[in-house]
Amino acid sequence: MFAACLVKRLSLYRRVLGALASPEGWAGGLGSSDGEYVFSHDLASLAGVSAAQVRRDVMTIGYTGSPRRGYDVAGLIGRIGEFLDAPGGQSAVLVGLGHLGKAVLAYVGGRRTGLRIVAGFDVDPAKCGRVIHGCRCHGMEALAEVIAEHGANVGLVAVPGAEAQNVSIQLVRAGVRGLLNFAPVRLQVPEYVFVEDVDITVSLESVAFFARHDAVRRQAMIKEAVR
Amino acid sequence: MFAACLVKRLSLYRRVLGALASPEGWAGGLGSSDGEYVFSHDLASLAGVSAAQVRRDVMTIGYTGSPRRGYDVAGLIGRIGEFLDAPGGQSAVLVGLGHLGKAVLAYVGGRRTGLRIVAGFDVDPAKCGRVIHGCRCHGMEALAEVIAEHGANVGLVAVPGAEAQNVSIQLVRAGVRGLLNFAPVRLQVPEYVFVEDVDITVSLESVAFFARHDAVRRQAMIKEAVR
DNA sequence: TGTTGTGAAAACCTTCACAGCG
DNA sequence: CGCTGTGAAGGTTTTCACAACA
Repeated sequence: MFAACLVKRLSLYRRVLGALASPEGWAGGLGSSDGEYVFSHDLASLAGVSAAQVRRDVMTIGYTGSPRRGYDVAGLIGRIGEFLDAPGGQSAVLVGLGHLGKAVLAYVGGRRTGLRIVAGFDVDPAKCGRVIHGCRCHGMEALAEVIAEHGANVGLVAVPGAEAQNVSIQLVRAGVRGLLNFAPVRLQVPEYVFVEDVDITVSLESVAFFARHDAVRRQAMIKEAVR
Repeated sequence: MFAACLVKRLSLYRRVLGALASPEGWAGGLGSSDGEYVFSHDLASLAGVSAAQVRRDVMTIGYTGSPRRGYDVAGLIGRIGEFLDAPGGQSAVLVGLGHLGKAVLAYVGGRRTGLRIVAGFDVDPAKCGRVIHGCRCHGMEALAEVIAEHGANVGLVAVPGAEAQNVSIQLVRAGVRGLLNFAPVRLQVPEYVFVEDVDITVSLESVAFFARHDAVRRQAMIKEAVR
């Protein structure tokens, strides 16, 4: 089994490499990359990991660079795509078109990675029939039909916590096998369904903790330097 | 140093325990908890981790249960609070009041954990002076002043990727020591600043990958069962 | 009996360090 | 020379398994 964090790093590498490759996104600020080739330590610093980690990850997906020039940017993007993406593309649906749902559509809408959000759903009839950020919106009653029609196997849950469990059951019943859950609840689903939680409250409390903790560590370091 | 994932699990445990303790949030569905006491395996299943993990975490923060009854819910909530929360409370500010920013305010607004989002900021003058979800909104020019006034040391970055780096520098300069970053960019900040990335694109691609991958694994398991 | 608390083991992930190469 | 590829080492996190206990 491939670890979840490897997959996430690869996804991140690809985005960073894409910015390197496209001229407009890249003002030539960092390291020795010219947009054609990149060294492990440059990619590492852009992705916020160590160079050894990058080399190990590249090795894991079976790509090879050259000691002289580093990695071929386009080639590595391609290899990551082969590893990450479904050969024939993949479809996702989004349930919940509140602020969060719209924000997600705006984020993901512009991307080109073989993964598309093909439909949105909401209990609010006022949102049905509209097209938001290029995504057609339906009432909840159309869920199973639309999912089957598109063969979507990924679902994004952006509804209030009280409804999340119920929504996730409907999604799984309709054929979804991966859930990205924004609700502050752990979903109880069959073990063949993969769930990733984006838990803002938890993340925020964690940041708050380490904002203080790192301050403590800084003072400890200062003390140690004085001694 | 305490690991980031321990902190996140504790934050999650606290939320789950809070739901257990409050009668309205708890219909008595799971396990043997009566709302007063909880066993490690019940808490584990609600939090989606193993019972051994729960016991280890509880041990790490120096709390003790009883073999007969399990953990005292209120007591454990209290102990987690001592561990996670700043003694005098902690203040955070949010930059970027688009859909995502508003969604975050709605999520976090209702919570009571010694951590408050005390102010919001946006470049759009139309949003200045308003109060959204109980949070006063200002123009970017007031950033340093408002942060100093509240002694905020946590910042949430919910602006487009192109502005995130610039915003994070302003926040750090104003005294922020922890950043929760929603922009699809790795922030370059001094090492005494803690950064947590909530990277929706990366999370989504990861879910898509494992939605397929688990399907493969399921078939492999079926094959093995047949053999 | 069924639970907690915990040393020990296992599993996992990251880094080190250096051979090999252009 | 400085880079990649990688075996080996190191570190961290999770689980096992069982003593102690009510």
